Formats: sequence, C-alpha cells, structure tokens
Amino acid sequence: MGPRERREREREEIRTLILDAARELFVAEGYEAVTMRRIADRIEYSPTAIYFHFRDKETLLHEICDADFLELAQQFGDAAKIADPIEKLKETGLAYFRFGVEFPNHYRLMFMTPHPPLGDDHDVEKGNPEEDAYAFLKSIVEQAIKEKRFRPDLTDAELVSQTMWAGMHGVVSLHIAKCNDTWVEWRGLEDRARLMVDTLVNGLVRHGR
Amino acid sequence: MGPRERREREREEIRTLILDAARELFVAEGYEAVTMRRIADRIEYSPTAIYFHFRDKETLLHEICDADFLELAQQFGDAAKIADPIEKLKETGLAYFRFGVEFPNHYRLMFMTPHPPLGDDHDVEKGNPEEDAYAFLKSIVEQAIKEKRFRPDLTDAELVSQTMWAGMHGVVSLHIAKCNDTWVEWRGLEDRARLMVDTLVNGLVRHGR
DNA sequence: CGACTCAACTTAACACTGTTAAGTTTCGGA
DNA sequence: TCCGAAACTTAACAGTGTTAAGTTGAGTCG
Repeated sequence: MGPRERREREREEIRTLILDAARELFVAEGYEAVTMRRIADRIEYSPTAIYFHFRDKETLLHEICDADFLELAQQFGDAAKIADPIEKLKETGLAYFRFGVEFPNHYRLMFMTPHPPLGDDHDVEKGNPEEDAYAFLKSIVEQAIKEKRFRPDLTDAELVSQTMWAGMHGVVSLHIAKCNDTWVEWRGLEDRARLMVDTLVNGLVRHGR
Repeated sequence: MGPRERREREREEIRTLILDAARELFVAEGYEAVTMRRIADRIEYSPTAIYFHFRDKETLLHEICDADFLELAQQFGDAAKIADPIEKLKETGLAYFRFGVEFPNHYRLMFMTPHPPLGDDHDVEKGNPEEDAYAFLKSIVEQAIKEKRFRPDLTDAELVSQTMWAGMHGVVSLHIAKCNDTWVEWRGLEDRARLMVDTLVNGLVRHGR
C-alpha cells in the first residue's frame, strides 16, 4: 500500500482532471474551442503536461466520446422495458434522436467526423445491449424478425438495423449541420423525427390482413 | 476592345485558376489538405495573392461547393424524365446517394459540416427544379400528393421532402463518417441505399386495395 | 544519511496554419 | 512623362499541435 499506489492514484486523478476540463470546453464551445493550451489553462498546468497523460489531441478527444457511447446506450433505459418490438424500436429511435439533439458536439465527433482507424480499446463491451447501442438496436430487430413482425423478405437483422440507424442519423445530422441554413423551410425538428420513425417502421412491418 | 475588359478577363482567369487548384486538392485529399499555401504553390503565386480574389478560406471553399450544388441538381437528369412520381422519387433518392458516394469530400462540405450563416449569393436559382436539388425533390413530393399516391395524412410536401432527404443523407453520411469503423458489420452500401428508398417510399405510399 | 533514479512537470522551440501590413512591380490613362 | 491604382510579393503576427531539453522533488538503496 506504500506510495506506489498513491502515485498511481494521483496519476489517475490528473488524468480525469484533464478529461473533465476538455469535455467541459468541448460540450460548451465545440471541437474548435478545444485547444491543448486552453485545456492546460483551465487546469493550471502547462500544455505539455497533457502529453504526459495522452498521446495526442486525437486520442484525448477519442477518449471523451468513448465514454459517450456508453452514455448513449444508457439512454435506451426506458425503451428497454417495452415488450412489443415495434413500439420498442420506435422508442429507441426517438431516444437516439433526443441524445443527438441534446449533445450535438458529442454527436458530431461520434458520428459525423471521419476518424483514422483507431485502436479497438473501448470502454463499452461490444455486443452487450446494455453498453453497446448498436447491439441494443440489433437485438430489437432480431426480436421483431423472430416474431414475424417485418415483411417476409426482411431476414437480415444487420441490414435492417443499419437502415433504421441511418434514418435517425439522417434527421439528427442534417439538423446539426444545417439548422442555420435558410435555403430550406425547415419543419419542426420533432415532427421530422416522428415522421422518420413512423415511416421507416411502417415501411418495414408486415401489414396484417 | 480596350484593355479595360482584358484586365477584367485576366482577373476572372486567375480567379478560376485558384478555384480549380483548390478544388483539385480538395477532391483528392480532403478538407485538411487545402491550405492557402498549398493552393498558392500549385498555381505558382504567393499565398497572399489568393486574398486579392477571395476574402478568406471559408468563402473560397464555399464558392467551390456552391458550384457542386448545381452539379447535384444536374445528377437528377435521368430521374426528371420519369413520369410516375413514386418511381421518380426512388430514382432521385438513388441519384442523390450516388452523388454522395462519388464525391465524398464535396458531400462532407455541403451537408456534413456546420457553416456560419453565409451570405445568400448563390449560383443556383432557388426554387428552380433544374438547379435547386431540394426544389426538385419537393416538386416530386407535391406531384405524388396531388395524385393521391401517399397516405392521406401526408399533406405537407415540405415535411415529407425533408424526411426523404434525411433518410438518404443518413445512408451517405454514415458511410462517409464510418466506413472504416470496424465496430459494425456493415452490409453492402448499395443494399443499404436500396433498402432505405424502398422502406421510406413503402412507408409513405397509400397501399391500394 | 547521502547519492541516485526516475516520474512529473516546465520552458523554449519547431513547423505548421490563416491572415494582414507594408513595400514593390506593372501598366493604362491624362 | 508622370500618376495612380491594380496586382502582386515579402515579412510578419498570432495562433495551432507537438517535441526536445532542462528542472524539480519524492522514493529507493547502499
């Protein structure tokens, strides 16, 4: 228990100190505002100190939004309780939408910015629906397929999930990138999200007879 | 006749020289590669010379993708010939998709990057379906509504257009941002686009009886 | 206890970026 | 011929991410 562990703990503390400062700047003022020097200012260290804890800016930002992937999966808590797969799918889509609108800066980094193929050391456990948002979505789609709620030609859960995802992503990302665009007479954001889920689900389901 | 016009013509020539050099860099290596100094190198001028023709980098890039909006609208040439509004809508969606996949760097700038509200001096004539891609889409949706091809509750052409757009944008932008992501077992890009148009249209149309 | 080690940090610098101030060339018009 | 302005260049500024070299201070060991 000597000072060996104390050092390690202190190291972890300053690590999260940096992480928190960066996140705060980031969520408030966006990617552009996050400069190494501004982070350093905020925690009253020199800019170089950060490099002792993170390889570079990219991995720092990466680490920030890594935690957000977990956060996203937890937004599906309400949806997870729904038994009917179709209703569950709808609620999941809307929860995803709300997440994106609430944290646009995180969303941009997570889903709208191409990243170099970074190492696969993530916090979230891949495939676990409680941590992996995509796995959660896929599990719903699989359930819907198993219960024969979709059109008979829709047998690939992966493909359907990706389309469902893309639809909601389209609404969110178009909003983030174009909400100040005056070219288009935008309809209500909520309405657009609603119409997207409804239309997609309506287009996917097997219409009873 | 006089050198008055020659000067003006020369000025226009170097303007497009810059524009072409910038576009070339941009389409080949992406936004990050476009630095004022690299553009200047390529046309053998000093970096400062560019500022004599463009206010700043932002407006330069803006001007480049302004021309691309026109280009996009012209991709709908084939779709424009289709009489049936539903088929026309599908083909338009796929043409949009192909454009995004073919010119990802342009697409990123046009639709995935938030811009400060820049002046409304565009090349394209707003509302003209032959130049304004959104207007083209909306005209199809209006036609479909008029011909009662959509569900009776769908009366707002703007809202439906925006949803249709968002759907295809979702497929394209997710591809551009995440095509190197190994987290997801991506299905074929073409298949995803196809399923998106089909599902959306299927979810919108009035199902005959 | 004193010497040594090494992690944690700082200062100074490098190579970039977009952008501008100031100076130079060039050339048509009076 | 001289003037003025347009078109350009050189040099610089303030900023960026990042690194090389030096400093400090606490833990280890003879």
